[in-house]
Parts: sequence; C-alpha cells; structure tokens
Amino acid sequence: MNAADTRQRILMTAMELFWEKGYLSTSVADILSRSQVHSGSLYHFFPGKQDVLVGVLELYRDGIDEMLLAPNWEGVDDPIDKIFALLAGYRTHLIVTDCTYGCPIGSLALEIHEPDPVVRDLMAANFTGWSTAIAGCFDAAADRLPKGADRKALGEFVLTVMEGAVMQARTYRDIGYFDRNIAVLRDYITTLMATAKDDSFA
Amino acid sequence: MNAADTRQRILMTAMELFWEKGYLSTSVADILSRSQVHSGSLYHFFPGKQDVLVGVLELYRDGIDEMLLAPNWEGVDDPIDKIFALLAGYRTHLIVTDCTYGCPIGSLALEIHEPDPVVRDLMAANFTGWSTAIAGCFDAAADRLPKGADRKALGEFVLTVMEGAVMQARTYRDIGYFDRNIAVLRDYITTLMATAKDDSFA
DNA sequence: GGCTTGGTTGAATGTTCAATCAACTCATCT
DNA sequence: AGATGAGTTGATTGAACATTCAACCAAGCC
Repeated sequence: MNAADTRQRILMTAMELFWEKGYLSTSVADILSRSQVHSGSLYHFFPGKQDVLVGVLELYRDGIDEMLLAPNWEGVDDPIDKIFALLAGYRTHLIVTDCTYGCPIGSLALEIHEPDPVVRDLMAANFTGWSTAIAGCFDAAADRLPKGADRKALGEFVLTVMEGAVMQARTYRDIGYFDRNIAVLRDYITTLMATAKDDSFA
Repeated sequence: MNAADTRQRILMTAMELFWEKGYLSTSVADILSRSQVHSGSLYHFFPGKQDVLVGVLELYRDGIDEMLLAPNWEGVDDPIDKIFALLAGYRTHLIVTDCTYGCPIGSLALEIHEPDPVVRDLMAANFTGWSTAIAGCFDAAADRLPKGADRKALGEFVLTVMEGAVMQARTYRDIGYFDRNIAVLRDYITTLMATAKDDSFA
C-alpha cells in the first residue's frame, strides 16, 4: 500500500464514520480500527483529527458534481425536474437508512458549535456549491419564472427545505415529514411558474 | 438552598450550556462548575447526563407557550403576522449573538446521531409543539387560504424554513441568508392568500 | 436525646480520548 | 554499497471524561 492509498483510506473511512456517528462521536481510534491504519500513519498525514475533517469536507466540496449531481441527474433534462430529482435522491437515502440518514454537511454544521474558520468556510463552501447548482437550474428555467424572481435566493431556499425536511423525517423516523415538505415546495414552484405564465399574457 | 432550587439550577445551567456548546461538548464538569453544584448533588437528582438532557427537553416542551410564543406574539393579533413575528424573534436572536445562535432543538436533533427513544420522542414533541402552533395560525386564517390547503403541512414547512434559515445564517455568519429565506417564504404565503382570493371569485 | 430521611460534599475510580515518539522498513538515489 | 527520507508501527502519555461513594449535615419526628 502506497502513501496515496493510506491517505485516501483514512479519508474515506472518516467520511463514513462522520456520516454515521457524527464528528464528535467518532474517535480517532474508530477511524484507525475501521481503516486498518495505525495511529502513527494517520498523524503522519494529518496534524490532528480536525485536519481529517477538513480533508473530508474538501472531498465533499470537490465531488459535488460527480458524486452528487451527476448520479441524480442522469437522464433528466428539464431543469425543474432536476431539482426534484435531487430531492428524490435524498428521499431514497432516507428510505434506505430507515429515516436515519442526515445530510452530512448539515449535521456537521449544527454539531460543531464553535468551528475553526477553516472548517466553517468549508461547510459554507459546500452549502454554496449545492444552492448554486439549484440556482443554476432556476436560471436555466428563467423563462418559466416570474421576471423579477431572485433565483439565487430560490436556490438557498431549496437547500433550506431539503435540510429541514431531512431533519424532521430523521427526528420523527417518518418519511411523511419529508414528503409533505417537498410537496409544499413543489406547490410553491408550480405556483411561481403559473404566475409567470399569467404575466406573459399581461 | 433547598432541593427544588438545586434541581432547577442544574437544569437552567444545562439549558444554557447545551445551547452554547451543544450536548456532547458540554461535560458534566461544565454543568457543575457553572451551577456551583457538586457532582453528588447532580447525581442525586439525575441518574446520568442524559437524564439532565431529558429534563431540559421537558422544560422546552412545557415552556413553548409562555417562553417562546407569548413574548413574540405580544400585541400581534393577525395569525399570519404571528408567524412572521415568531420568525422575527429568531432573527433577533441571530443578530444579538452575531449569527452564532442555533435553534437548540434543531442542533440537538442533528448532533445526537443515535438518540435514546426517550430523547428522540422529546425532540419530536418539541418540533410538534412548534409546528402545531404555526398550523393553528394557518387555521385561524383559513378563510384567507385556498380551500384545500394542508395547514398541518404548512406548519411543518414553516418549521423547516426556520431551521434551514437559521442553519445557513449561522454557517455563513451572515443574516442575509436568513432574510432571503424568510422573504421567499413570505412570497409563498402571500401568493397562497392571493390565490385564495381569486378562488373566491371563481 | 436519638432516629430517619433527603440532601450535600469532594476525593477517587476506571475509562476513553487525542496525540506522541523512538524504533523500524524499504524504495530510491548517489 | 551506503545514505536518505518518506512512511509505518504500536506502546505510551497525560488530560478529560462520566460516574461513584463513604462520610457528613440538618430538619422533622418519636
């Protein structure tokens, strides 16, 4: 096993564990035993536990297109459909995990109360990547939306709804909370598009 | 200091600390030193740290009307205004804390990955209390909403938006993220009411 | 006065934690 | 061949952690 392998194995394992148990509840020993790496090797690549978190957040940030968007948008062309296809991906995660799934970034954002600036910036960058992608969908469908629509704010709003919907479904262990939230969002976006249609006749 | 005082002091201190640092990052020693209570006394009233959390969650649940809703709804009569008055209360918290504030229940919900059923039920009960209060506002304004509107789902949706808006404002340390999210929500509710008006003419 | 009960004190326990480090392996370069 | 240095090993360290407990106190009752 070469150096790149070890570093990568640590990051992948930490990604898994942070997602399963959260950052605080994951001990360095947990990472070591699951990744079959020895403590000295981990500390050779990372100054400390927090630097492993930084590495994981960088992986998320850099992998958003290939690992998150592309899989969910395969065969989906309509930009509005893309938004709900992405949300459907989160729904699948919830179903598969018996409503135990949590958005890894959202969980970290609420779990770490006094984040180091480096960590906070990376969490923010992850949010920005997500909501910018959604805003891009709204941009692509701009002709179907009201003229003055703040499409960046809409992107942030969809992120908000996803995070809140996942949070509630997870807390209640009931997918109904996710579905109802998404249904309301869908109603809003539908209404927005209907409004835009009316405008064009005015 | 009598027994009730000690128990209360522990709970109040724990409430503060869980809000400031989160549950996992608050040590029993933190609670002891700030509350000026000795470990034996704490363990006389609570079997363990988690039971202190249970006590805190019960306080939140039982205090929602007096401690959360009443202060924000003073002098506000219109039920739709009440919704945004409550959200404005969260905005004030964010401003006062330099966008460091987090909803205590939301934070706990995402921080504790494998909650004891007792804890999970209490977090859910807190969410339900909140969204039910908002649903009550929508009920009171039912005549201004579309006939078929799912007012329970709308209550959950407002909770979702609050949690997501707080999460983003906190992560970016920028109140703009909160404001834009609430603006979009306001646009939606306004649109809903406008739609209802149209309906009445149809 | 003595006994009971509810509460207090704080040192001590055993565990878990992140982090360290001296000793090592082994491919690569001169 | 010998030197170099990136990478590995795992026992060890010291701090922090939740929890325990024997001793103690004081108000109320017999």
